[in-house]
Amino acid sequence: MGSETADPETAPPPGPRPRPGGRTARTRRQVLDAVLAELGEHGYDGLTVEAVATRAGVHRTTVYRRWRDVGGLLADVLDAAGADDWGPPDTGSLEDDLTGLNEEIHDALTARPPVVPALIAASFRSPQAAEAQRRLWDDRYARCEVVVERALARGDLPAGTEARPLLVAATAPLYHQLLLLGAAPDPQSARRAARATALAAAAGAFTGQPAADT
Amino acid sequence: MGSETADPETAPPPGPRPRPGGRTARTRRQVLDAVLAELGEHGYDGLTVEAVATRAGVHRTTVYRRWRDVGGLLADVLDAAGADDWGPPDTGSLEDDLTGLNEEIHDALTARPPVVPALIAASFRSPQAAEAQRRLWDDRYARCEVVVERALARGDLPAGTEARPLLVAATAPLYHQLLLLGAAPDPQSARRAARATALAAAAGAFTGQPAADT
Amino acid sequence: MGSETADPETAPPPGPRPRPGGRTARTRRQVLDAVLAELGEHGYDGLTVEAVATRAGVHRTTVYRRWRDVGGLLADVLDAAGADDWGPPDTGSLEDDLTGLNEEIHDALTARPPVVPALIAASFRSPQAAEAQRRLWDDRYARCEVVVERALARGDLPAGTEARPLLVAATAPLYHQLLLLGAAPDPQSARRAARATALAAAAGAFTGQPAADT
Amino acid sequence: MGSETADPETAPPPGPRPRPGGRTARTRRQVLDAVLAELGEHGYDGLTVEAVATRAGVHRTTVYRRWRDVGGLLADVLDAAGADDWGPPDTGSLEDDLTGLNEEIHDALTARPPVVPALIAASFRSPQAAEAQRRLWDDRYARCEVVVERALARGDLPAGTEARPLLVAATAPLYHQLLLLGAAPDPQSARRAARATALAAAAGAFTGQPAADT
DNA sequence: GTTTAAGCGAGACGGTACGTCTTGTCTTGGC
DNA sequence: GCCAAGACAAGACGTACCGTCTCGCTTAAAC
Repeated sequence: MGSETADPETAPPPGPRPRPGGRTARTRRQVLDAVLAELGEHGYDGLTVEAVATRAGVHRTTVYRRWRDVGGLLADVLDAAGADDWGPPDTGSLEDDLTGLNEEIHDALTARPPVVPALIAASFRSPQAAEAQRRLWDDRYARCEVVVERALARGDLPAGTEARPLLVAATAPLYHQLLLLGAAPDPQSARRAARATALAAAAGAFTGQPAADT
Repeated sequence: MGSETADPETAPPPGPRPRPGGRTARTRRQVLDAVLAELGEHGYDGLTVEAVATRAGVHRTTVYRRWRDVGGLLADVLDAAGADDWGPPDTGSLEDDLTGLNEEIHDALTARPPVVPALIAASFRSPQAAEAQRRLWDDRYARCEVVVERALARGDLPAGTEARPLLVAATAPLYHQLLLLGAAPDPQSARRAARATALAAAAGAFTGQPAADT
Repeated sequence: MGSETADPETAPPPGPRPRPGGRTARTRRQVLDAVLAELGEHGYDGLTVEAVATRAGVHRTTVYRRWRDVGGLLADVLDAAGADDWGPPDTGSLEDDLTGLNEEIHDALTARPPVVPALIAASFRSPQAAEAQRRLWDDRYARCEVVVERALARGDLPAGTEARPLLVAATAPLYHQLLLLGAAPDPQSARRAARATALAAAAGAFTGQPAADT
Repeated sequence: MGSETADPETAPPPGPRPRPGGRTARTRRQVLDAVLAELGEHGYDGLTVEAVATRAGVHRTTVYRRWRDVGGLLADVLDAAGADDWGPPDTGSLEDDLTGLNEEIHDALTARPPVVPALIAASFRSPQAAEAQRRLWDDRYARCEVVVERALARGDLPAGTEARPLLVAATAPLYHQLLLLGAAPDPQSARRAARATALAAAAGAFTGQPAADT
């Protein structure tokens, strides 16, 4: 869901005023790119500041000065990744929208090198990075709510259907399969999860009140 | 789903002939317990062999001798965790069975201290541990298939419904919410995911052939 | 022997044209004072340009611009310390003159905070500073030669007595005890070394020709 | 005065019982030798743990493990240097004994490479090393007191002559000239300081009671 | 009940990475 | 146009783990 590279200049990290143009910004981009490249090559556990700095053509201490530690580095990578103008597909059908969304997720999680899985795994290593990761997902899911709203507007879903649980139900199986269960990529899985969720939603599974146990 | 403590004697680790009774077995249990305790206290990244050994009242080299490295240690913990006689609930209703299952997952993922999440996260640190984790999940899902079979036998599901995708769809949202999205525990989420999946399954969402793209 | 603070304007450092009055001179004084204060507080090894600059209310780069490096800074401090009108006591007696001199040394080496010892130790850190330190001592000893000349004029010393070795013999024990041996301050040591040297000098120990090896 | 290399096995540093023979002892010797070699080549300020370890054929962390920091390393070097059976000359004459002593000092301070000056300078860098340096000097001066005792026994010195101030007075000029004043080596200086001190001592300069101001 | 060999305690070691601290240079923006 | 502010390169420091090795001691299994 969404890309991991984006316009980084829009989200200057900490500091008072980080010298908008010039070396500072260029260095940041180089380092963040190096993080992604290293993650892709060596995985979340082979990520060392030394290697990142070398690849970015920067000295190790520069990384520590700007990002304090690995967690800060990952957090900034994630923040930069979220700073784009991504939006969900708009096909006119809930199932197809969700399928398109799932296909993006599928592609991101199975792309070679596996940058996204490594990034997710790495985020467990620091509270700061985990926080950024959750911020990113929250933003992505928020942008996706329009998919449900459109379906509601079309009358394809019962009134009261809640977007967030629906979206989570639709996308969770992909993450679970590919990230945790280590299953082989399955092109059908994107549509299967989308259709199951669309069916359940049409049947009222995601309306706020469980209406008792019908 | 399932417990993380179990009868360890049933799965002697790699060694040639493990001296069934006595110090060896006792030491193993102490060390594995220490791993869980350390994971609970310090999280997946604060797991050090030194601390495990000290807590187990054993010398560091003993750990390395028996389990070779941290990955081996985690793998053995996971294998021991899977060596029990756990089985899914049997309530007579698919939705209720799935709800019960999800409640177990919910409890495991939100228990204090957070041993299970830490264990899952830690498993990313070594291929060997990741393999063991997947073995554990595969075993658990296999044991759960009976839930679907019973529903099929009762005629509650269309013929051709596949168990595995159904189970994954039912349980994935819990993992996704609690592990990846870091959402607050929500007692309703277990039933919501169960009902949505049951509804979708009843509508034929998990029959093998997608019946083309409608 | 001599003081460590003195009129600084008389010895413009390296710079091209030192702008006699105004900010330049004021800044120099602030920085040199800050060096002494830092030396007193943190000792010869805790002297950092950063701390000196901060204490002087000046930016770090200003220090580097004006003094190039720590060695230059120390050298300037020492040169400033030597730029005074100090002179040895004149009591009418060689032993008393030397005693007075030694008491000054004793006080300088045992004053709190220990600025002088720290300065001497710090001077080992750069050839430039070491050179300045030796320049300072050489100047001080040169000014002290008059003490010996007066004694010669009074006829208290044999003709041919050399001033420099006599002065070194008289003062060395103080430096040795307090700086190298770390002995506790001893008020008697000043006079003891002075008297021993005066006695030896009167006996002809510092005449140029050793009169062969008797 | 005395040598800086000595039998190191006689003074096992800290720890309970350092496995007397074998790798441990060999490693210690290699490292201490490397410290001296590095001091000789690069001076007190060019002494880095990395270089010492490399030269000793040992890993950097081993040095930190055993000696904690540079100060501990220097302290152990100094302790090892003091663990020999050195003794002062015995010529039958106070002046000649002191001259011989001073010649040893002169040689040590002017030897190439300048290991001893570097070691002394380096000792200023850590309280622990400074302490060891003073311990070493104290031991050396204690061993030298016999020189004065013999002169007293011969009747060459007035009763009540105190050994320590005499020895300090005799040796201090050498240290002062060569270490602090940076004077060029002067072969006569050893005898000059010795004779001056012997003359003063014979005249009663080092008897405890100053006998008022004669 | 004694061998006997595995398991274990103890700890030095090589090695990797971390994050910190200084030094001295270089760049940039503001006054 | 100077100069403050501060980013940067370079490199040493000391720490924390990891996993390997060697040495003896102890103890459980086998004879």
